[in-house]
Amino acid sequence: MPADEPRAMRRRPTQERSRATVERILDAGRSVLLTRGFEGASTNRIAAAAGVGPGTLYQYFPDKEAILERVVERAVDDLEARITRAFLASLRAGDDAVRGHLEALLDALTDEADLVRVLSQDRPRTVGRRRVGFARRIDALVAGALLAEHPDAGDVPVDAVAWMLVRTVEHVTISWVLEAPDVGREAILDELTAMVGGYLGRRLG
Amino acid sequence: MPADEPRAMRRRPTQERSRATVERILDAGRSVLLTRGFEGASTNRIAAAAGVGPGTLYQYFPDKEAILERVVERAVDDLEARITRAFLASLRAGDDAVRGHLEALLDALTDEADLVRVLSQDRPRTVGRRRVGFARRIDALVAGALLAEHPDAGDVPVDAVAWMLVRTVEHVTISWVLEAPDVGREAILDELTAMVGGYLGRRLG
DNA sequence: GTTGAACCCGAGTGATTGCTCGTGTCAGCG
DNA sequence: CGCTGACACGAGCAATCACTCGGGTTCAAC
Repeated sequence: MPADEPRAMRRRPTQERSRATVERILDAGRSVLLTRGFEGASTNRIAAAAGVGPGTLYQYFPDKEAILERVVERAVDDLEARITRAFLASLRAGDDAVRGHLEALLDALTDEADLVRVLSQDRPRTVGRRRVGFARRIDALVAGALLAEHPDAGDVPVDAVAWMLVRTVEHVTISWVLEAPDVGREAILDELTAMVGGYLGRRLG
Repeated sequence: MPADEPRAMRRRPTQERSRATVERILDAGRSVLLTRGFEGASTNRIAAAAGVGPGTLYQYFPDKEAILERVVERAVDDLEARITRAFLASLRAGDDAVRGHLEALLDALTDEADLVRVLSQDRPRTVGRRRVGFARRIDALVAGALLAEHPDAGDVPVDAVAWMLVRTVEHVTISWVLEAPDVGREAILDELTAMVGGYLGRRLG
């Protein structure tokens, strides 16, 4: 077993009942997190929401931090899976690639706005130290895709390009969802497509 | 007096001594915030760091939230002033405008990395509801600058362009400072300049 | 010098926190 | 049936929290 799991469980749930209990705790954790934020996500509150005594939490988790870490890890995985699915769908649709991807991302984030808000504005230092943003492991993927489509990249620093593109797209879309600025969906899609697409075309085209 | 100040003071400090006390409280608040984050910024801790009894805090502030709001407001103002100064200096230098501005921003953020980290990763829901990012009031400025330099903007939605540019530059530079990724300073400056400069040139040139 | 307001202290309050542990239930097995 | 171990409960502990308040100190005004 690698010593780098999100956090070791105190007891591994073996029976059906206890596995269901852990599930209820994690679901309750997510629900409390979404409605009250990290500040309001106390152990007693999570236990109550799960219909469970406070002590039960500590049958399976070493401390509060481990619970929230697991909850966040799950939520991020869900979100990433959803985004990946949207990406694939936009690929199949065969639209203009850049704009299609951006639309898919924007819509996925819009649907999960509450989760995005909590994860990106509220997270305290103690949770999720290992990953800074949602998109950490995306960097390598994007770099690979860029290299595959443009093998003649020459002296362009593909890693830097990929890193910057991921941050740009991530934050512009998230900010748009959270701030709900006075800028229409079509307008922001147009501009982002123009900026990113144009840059890619000229830099790697 | 507009009813929208950060938070009304309980008593307005009139004597020299009390003004110094408020100053010590705010300085201590900033220091505690930087070293222990929002989670560790308790009233007792701030009072102790200021060399002041807990009760003294409540002579001048209605509650903890008001103290932290004021501390954050000050810190953000300082940071914005510093960035503005760097911008002006890069203007005087007469370099390539876009790249010079980006260098100035990147260096200012690098110098204040601890503050940037706390403000952008830690802030709880209760503090600073009014402003989502550092750069809120920058949007209008940038939009104005774009319009001034390109009066023939035609049907380009200048507001959307300015909004997106501010978010892009803000987050790419902040992420670079906080993540310290495997991407050199020159590389990220090159790419960001290419993306933003090229986009501006084609869209408004 | 006296007065009274401005100022500051810090022990203490009640609430809430993360977490423990003694008590007990219940399913499965011999 | 009776035993055993996995499982769950929830009152309660120590710590910490934001905040109060009674009383003392300092200082400007007269």
